[in-house]
Amino acid sequence: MRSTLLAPVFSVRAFAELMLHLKLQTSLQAAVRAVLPDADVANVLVRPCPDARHGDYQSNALIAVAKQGKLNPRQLAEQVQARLDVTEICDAVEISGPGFLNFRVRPAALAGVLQAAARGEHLFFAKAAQPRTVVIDFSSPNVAKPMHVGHIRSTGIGDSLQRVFRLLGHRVITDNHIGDWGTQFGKLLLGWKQILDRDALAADAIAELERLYKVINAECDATPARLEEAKQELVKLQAGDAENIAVWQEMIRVSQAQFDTIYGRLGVKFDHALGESFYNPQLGAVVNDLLARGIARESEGAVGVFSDGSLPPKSDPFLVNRDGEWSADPALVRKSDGGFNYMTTDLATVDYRLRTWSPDEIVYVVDDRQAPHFRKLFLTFARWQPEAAAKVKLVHVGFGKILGEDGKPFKTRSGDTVKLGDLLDEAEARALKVVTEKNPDLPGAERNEIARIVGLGSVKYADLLPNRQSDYQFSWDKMLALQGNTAPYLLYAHTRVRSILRKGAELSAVSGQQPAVSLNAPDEIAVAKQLLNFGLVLEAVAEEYRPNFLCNYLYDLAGRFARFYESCPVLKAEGAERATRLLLCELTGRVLRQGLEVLGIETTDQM
RNA sequence: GCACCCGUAGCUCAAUUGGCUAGAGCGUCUGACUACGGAUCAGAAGGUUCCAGGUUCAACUCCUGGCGGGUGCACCA
Repeated sequence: MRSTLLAPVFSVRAFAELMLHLKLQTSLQAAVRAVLPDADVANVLVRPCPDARHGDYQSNALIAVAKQGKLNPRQLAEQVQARLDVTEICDAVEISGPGFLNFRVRPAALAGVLQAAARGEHLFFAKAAQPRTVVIDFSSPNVAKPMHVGHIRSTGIGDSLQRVFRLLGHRVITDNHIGDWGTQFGKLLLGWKQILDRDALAADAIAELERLYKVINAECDATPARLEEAKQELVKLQAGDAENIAVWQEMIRVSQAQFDTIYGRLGVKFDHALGESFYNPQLGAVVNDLLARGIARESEGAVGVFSDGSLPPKSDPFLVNRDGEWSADPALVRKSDGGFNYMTTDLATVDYRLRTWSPDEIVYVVDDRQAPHFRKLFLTFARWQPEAAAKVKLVHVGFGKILGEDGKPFKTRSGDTVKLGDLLDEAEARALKVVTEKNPDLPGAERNEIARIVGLGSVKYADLLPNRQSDYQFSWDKMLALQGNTAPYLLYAHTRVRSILRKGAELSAVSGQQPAVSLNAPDEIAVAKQLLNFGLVLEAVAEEYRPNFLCNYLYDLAGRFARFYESCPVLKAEGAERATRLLLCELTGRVLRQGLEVLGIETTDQM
């Protein structure tokens, strides 16, 4: 039942009708060419007005064009305006300020787009004309460790981005680069063999593995002999010892089961989960190739990639300044003991992904602290495989920390990291309390389901809302509030839409056919205009890797809908007015649902 | 020490190629309730966008220099 609503089929004609700003842009570019045949119109763009008082769409490009041709921008604007024919969409085009063109869309033009949407031809966005293949690498939990609050951001942002790219028609490959290899397994193996509690493992495998690690790690810190034992276990694992391999695989298996539980709750899926160990067989060859090509060299027994001097020292990630002297800060690809580093794994991973999927783009959703690592990785890869690197865009989508309400890194009261499972439990419990307060008459099962959607949605939304590069404060009260830019507010707006539509029984007669659409009230028009910008926002999210653009858009839409709801009775209206208002409800509901869905948030008809 | 990120209303946060009068929520103050579910809506007050220069017709946005906070700086990932 959802697919019919969420997967509209597009026709080419609907696409052209849908993007009013593109039609305006085409007309504007033609008018500029008529005035200035030699002008470069590639940057003559029409965008939504940041301030509705000036109009619906604007172009500020004429100012730049005038400057280039040493013309008076105001005069140029007037000449262009005289050649501009957009009567189909706008009543008049205004010139303001130094040479802005402001477009005000006629309600009839809006109505046409709404009608096409009513016929199911689009939902205010269009599939990409040139689909790209995009690999998205996110979440990346570690084996034998619990997923914690730190994984929310990568998982939520990454999942939202992959949903947006898919919705826009791109070919997306998601890959969970699980931490399933590394020195910690020496200690874990030692613990498994000597102090494993089978009952505890059965009850809570991750907790038991975590205990093993902590105990052995403390022992290793205290006694060098113990550390040596752990190292021997690691060496045996790396050498392919059958017993150690079997134990290691068992640790991965039980960890994966825990990951799957969390991902199941979050509704997150991956196309692949090729962990670090997957690349083990290739690491030696990567290093040898880097050595053979003179990109890496030996230093102090290790092998590293050093600066090639192509960048100024200040912006060269392979250099570090110590006491006024620039010295080497190489990317190590082999340790002095012969082991490999995660740089090596990451290089092999890029190589594998390019060979396997030929992506146009690889996106890493990883916290900002690793920015220097990714700069080194991307630069090293470009030196290693210049031809391949030229064809792919490698992007590090970084994000800031989650802070507690005291402004310090988010921890439990006892100072431990917050486990993701516990966090989700608490979100649902808190949401249930609110739902029970507001709606005590609902059956318990329904309240639980609503609480699940609201609780998980609140956590996800609170995480996606802030500009991802900055840190944000985690606040239960704020994310669960019914007022303000929150998931509950948006979900509530959706339930109000659904409530009206349940009562507007003849809606089925409205959608599917050609409803009479007549936009008159300012609050009707305000909703309609916002609906039209859905596609632009989705494209901006994909362009900047920033789901918060979509959050802000949806909040704006919900606000406009609330005003419309307040001032424009739907069910008491008649004729074309009623049909128009029902349609606005229907389309607002669909956009809210689709928008929340690509944020990874489910919707509900009741709260 | 060096590099990167951040600094916007009392608090938490926005601001779509640099665009016209910098926006929300909370908190404070004032209105609208037997409601198409008020879990709402309308309005008021609240700003030298850390500071100082610079570029530009136009700067929260770009550049330079400070100040304040965070993070990272060879064999962890």
